[in-house]
Amino acid sequence: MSTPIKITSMDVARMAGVSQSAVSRVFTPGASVAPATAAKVRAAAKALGYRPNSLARAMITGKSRMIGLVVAYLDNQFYPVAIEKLSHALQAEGYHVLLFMASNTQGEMERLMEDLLAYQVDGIITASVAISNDVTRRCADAGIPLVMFNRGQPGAGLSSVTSANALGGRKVARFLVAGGHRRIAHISGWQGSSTGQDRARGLREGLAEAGMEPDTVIDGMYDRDTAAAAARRMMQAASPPDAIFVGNDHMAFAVMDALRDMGLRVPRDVSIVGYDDVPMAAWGAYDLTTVRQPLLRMVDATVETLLSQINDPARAAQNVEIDAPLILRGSARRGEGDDDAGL
Amino acid sequence: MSTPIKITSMDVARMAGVSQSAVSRVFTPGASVAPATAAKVRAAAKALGYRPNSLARAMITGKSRMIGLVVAYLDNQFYPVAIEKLSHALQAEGYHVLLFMASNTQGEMERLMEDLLAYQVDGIITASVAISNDVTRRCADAGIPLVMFNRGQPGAGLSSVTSANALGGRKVARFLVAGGHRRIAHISGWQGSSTGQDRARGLREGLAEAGMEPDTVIDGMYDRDTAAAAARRMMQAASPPDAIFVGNDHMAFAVMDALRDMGLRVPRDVSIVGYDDVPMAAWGAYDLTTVRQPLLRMVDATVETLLSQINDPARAAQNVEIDAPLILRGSARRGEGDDDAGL
DNA sequence: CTGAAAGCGCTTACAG
DNA sequence: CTGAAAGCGCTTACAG
Repeated sequence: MSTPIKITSMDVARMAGVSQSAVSRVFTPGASVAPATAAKVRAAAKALGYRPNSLARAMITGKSRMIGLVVAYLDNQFYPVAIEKLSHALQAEGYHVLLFMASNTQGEMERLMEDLLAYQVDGIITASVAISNDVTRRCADAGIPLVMFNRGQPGAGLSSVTSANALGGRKVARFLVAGGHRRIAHISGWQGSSTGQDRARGLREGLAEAGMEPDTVIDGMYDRDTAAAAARRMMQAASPPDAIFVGNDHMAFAVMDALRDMGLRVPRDVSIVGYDDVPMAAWGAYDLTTVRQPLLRMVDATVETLLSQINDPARAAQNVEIDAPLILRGSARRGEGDDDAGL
Repeated sequence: MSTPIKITSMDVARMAGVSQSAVSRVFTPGASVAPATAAKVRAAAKALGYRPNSLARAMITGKSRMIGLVVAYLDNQFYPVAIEKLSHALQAEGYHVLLFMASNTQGEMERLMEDLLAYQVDGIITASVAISNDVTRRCADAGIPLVMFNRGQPGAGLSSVTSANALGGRKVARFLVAGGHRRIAHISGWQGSSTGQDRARGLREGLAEAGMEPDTVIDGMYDRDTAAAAARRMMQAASPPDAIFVGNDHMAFAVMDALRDMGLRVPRDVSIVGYDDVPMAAWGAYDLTTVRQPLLRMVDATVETLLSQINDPARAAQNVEIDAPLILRGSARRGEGDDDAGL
């Protein structure tokens, strides 16, 4: 094979018969160059296969145009799809994604954050990751904006983008009550997360409007096995629920699998409602009634919030909440007027 | 908020009362520093919150310790899980992942590759992405190793890691024949991909051993809708198949949804076999008999191949194939001796 | 519009 | 073991 040779702006300058600064200007949008010079430079660059070294550019400008994206588990289909959309949106803005998978080990997040900062990312997006105050202070000290996606951290002064989780929970409560359900149980999202808490609180509030309260509540920990076990326990009780609101679709699928396994039928024996509306929720095997998190709008809000903080460091943290409509499918019995989505 | 100040090795040197080079040596594994000096430097670094700038280091060493990871669609659960494992493996080796989502638009891949090279990645992994010869030449010229994950490109002189796809197809053929199936159809993976071709070829070869040939073959394009339509067409034919081998799990789920929708039962009316063994294949709703791609071994082989080429540029391209066992579940009728997996 | 020069924050021979 | 100096490949005032 041929020896790999690094082509630099000096090489291009020599070939084009101009100074190295002239070459740099041709590749800097907005810099002033004579058309003739630009033409010579571009020709030489093309012949040599030259492209400016982004790392060198980053050093000198202080902008790496890289965004750190920290995610935990990708089994829940919501996150891969979110990553896909976030990447596309960032690429469209000329940014690049430095991806970090966080196991939730103690101290792991701290180490990741050090790496992130060492690579001089311009901003950070975390998805479904808990963050210690230590870490946030480190980011603040370094002047690097951070946006939490699908998670809030009340009082931490951090930006976040979520759906209107409490309202979503209330919508589910009203829908189930209208459908004639009397014993409404909840397999919640992890109660250590704002998302899980808010949805559970919303359900309670919605039931309270009808003078009801939840039948049983078990923390599903966003985990398939935990959720399935909870469902089994609920359905084996003396008076089992006639509806279960599950804290996200990922767990709802596990619940439906477990019910099927027990010989129970959905929604005849029990209604199931999820949260997220991942693509799989629409698949025939589940046909899940669920609250849709408007992914594209959440992604856009996340990117917009982050970029505005990058461009204006004085910008205060924002907490964006996006309305989440209820999507009616076959997994939950409906009341008489419920033909439409978006309660 | 406090003004974000960039701490450099100069700041640490000043505080520790040593030269800037001494600071650098403390953070360079293997460099010679007196223990006392190291202690002073580390103390100052800690007090100041200093970490070496990875970009500056990359400039001077010529190694960015970043790997470009190019992926297309994340709807197929195989890829998110692969990304997760690949990231973890690379992080464990001290590398970082620069993630690129490729839409399969014309010219898109070329643009991504330019970006990738501009960021001075040390190597590239592509997953389920087609690559033009143009692009590969560009990488070769730049001396940047590339490994294709779950895809081969015969004759291109590129490294690749796949499962033994043709053998996998043969295993499916033998299993279905042994199960007494007489009309075996195939909804193939995209025939523009080596993976799709090899699995289809394996099925043909395996059937030929029994003097049979495939009933019908339709290209499912790795697409849910296309696969579902193919299944409907097959089952509405005058003499429908008694088994369908589907080119990957992602399509197999769509096929099973479509069959359920037609009122057909699996495996009573027709046996279904997939390929990949994504986590969802084991879920109750599908319980899919499938060929398992050993993800961890594929990931390890990918990382090992890439790193060995990074460390020794003279290293020739490798094409690694990893044996893929058949996993027996409930979606396909078995023959009498088929109690065990791994035909 | 253009070139010479300084400098981003490091690593790494080179002397001592 | 340690410091002064060169240099990685760029961008960007500064003169002209």
